[in-house]
Amino acid sequence: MLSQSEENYLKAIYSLSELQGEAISTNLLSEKMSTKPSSVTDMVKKLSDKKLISYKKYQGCELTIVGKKMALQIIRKHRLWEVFLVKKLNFGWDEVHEIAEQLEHIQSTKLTDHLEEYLGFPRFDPHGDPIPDKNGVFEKINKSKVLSDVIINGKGSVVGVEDGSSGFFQFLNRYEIGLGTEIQVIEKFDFDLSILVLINGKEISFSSVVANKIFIQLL
Amino acid sequence: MLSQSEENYLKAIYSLSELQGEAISTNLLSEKMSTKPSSVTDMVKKLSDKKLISYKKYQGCELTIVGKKMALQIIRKHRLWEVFLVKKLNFGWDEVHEIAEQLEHIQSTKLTDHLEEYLGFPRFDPHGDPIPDKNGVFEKINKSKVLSDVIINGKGSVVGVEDGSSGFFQFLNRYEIGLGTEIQVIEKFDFDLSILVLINGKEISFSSVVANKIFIQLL
DNA sequence: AAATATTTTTAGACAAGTCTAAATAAATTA
DNA sequence: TAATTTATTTAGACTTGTCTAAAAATATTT
Ligand SMILES: [Mn+2]
Ligand SMILES: [Mn+2]
Ligand SMILES: [Mn+2]
Ligand SMILES: [Mn+2]
Repeated sequence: MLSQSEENYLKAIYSLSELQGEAISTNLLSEKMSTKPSSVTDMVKKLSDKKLISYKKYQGCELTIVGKKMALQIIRKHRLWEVFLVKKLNFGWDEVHEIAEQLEHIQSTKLTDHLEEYLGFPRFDPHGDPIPDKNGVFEKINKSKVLSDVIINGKGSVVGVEDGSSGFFQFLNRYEIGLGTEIQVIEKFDFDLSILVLINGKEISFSSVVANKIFIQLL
Repeated sequence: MLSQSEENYLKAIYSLSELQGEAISTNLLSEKMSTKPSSVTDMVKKLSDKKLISYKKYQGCELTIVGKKMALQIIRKHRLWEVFLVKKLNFGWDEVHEIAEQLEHIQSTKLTDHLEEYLGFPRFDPHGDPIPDKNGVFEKINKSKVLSDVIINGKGSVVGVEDGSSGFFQFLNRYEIGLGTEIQVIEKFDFDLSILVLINGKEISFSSVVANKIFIQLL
């Protein structure tokens, strides 16, 4: 059985691998985990001993098949709990991540499976991220197109957001933006990369920071 | 914020105090926690530094007002989660204790309160134990009378069971005994303290071990 | 009350997970 | 290529929670 810390490292390596493809460097992982590189080296040795990652000194690390499976099970739990909190306990989508960080470490396959059934086998979490099934299989959704990429007069709906700070979620709530919200691009400004959009009949201007964190599926 | 270990000690001290009244001895606590007495001494010093228990060398320990409040909040979470698992996720009452041991350490008052509301403010857990409210207030139920205490021809219903091993729960399930089950005492045997009872029209003989773990409210 | 037995504490150790400071390897720049 | 910078690892330390073995305090028995 893995410790919470080991599980968190696996999750971090997984999510960095999704972005960065290749082997994950010690420094990158240390930044993600908010620990010092020396701590990462220690942990990476341990996970390597357990055959959950492959690791050669100075060459970074990569999940093994087994390690990736474990990472996906933790992510599965995280996202199922997020759905539970939003759908059943009436939490806002901006409030659930921290609590799910704790709940994801509860050890009981039966609990996870019962929870999934109770929730009606949801395929996405409240932020639009896909939920792996008990075998680790999940739908890859289109997180390729971001609001900034939509051309002028283009129209789409929100299919996800970058899993980010609570400040960002509060921002989204303020403008009543959630999964499924329809957005039309009115104008784009090159000088600061800001963007003018139409949401629920209202014109709103977004900074490029925001426009890069909202994933869009064209209509 | 307390560690899981600190929380478990507080809970153990609380439950021993309920039985034993006075100050809890190091050895008793070590047995309850399945640790060595020397480990208890260390922990007890730490909890004392945090003003959660009062402790004088060689004199045992006792919860302070604050410590008792914390213990009750952990117990509250434990029992609410047990209700959730049985009522919402269709677990058997014999399967939930171990999982609740993990869930009781999730830190979020809002989560606990939302869960309580979602469950309809239950007053008892699946084993008949009362659930403290957010202020730590709960109904003291009648766990004084045990099946062994019922006189011949006396009739009562099960209001609780000693929170025990999974083997005991399987035993209860086998005989279809749960909260509310009606039991009539037919005969008692002094030589081995066993007891013959009538449950759902069937005569069953129980050992004294069992008869001492089933709490009865007379009808 | 003295001797003995039991309980409790202390001393020193270990594993997990982290840190700082120093050493070493790799990458970049000149 | 040599010098310099950056990334990574090693060495040694600290905290938490546990352990064993030994010492000290308390309780029980003769
Ligand atoms: Mn999340
Ligand atoms: Mn986590
Ligand atoms: Mn329980
Ligand atoms: Mn616990």
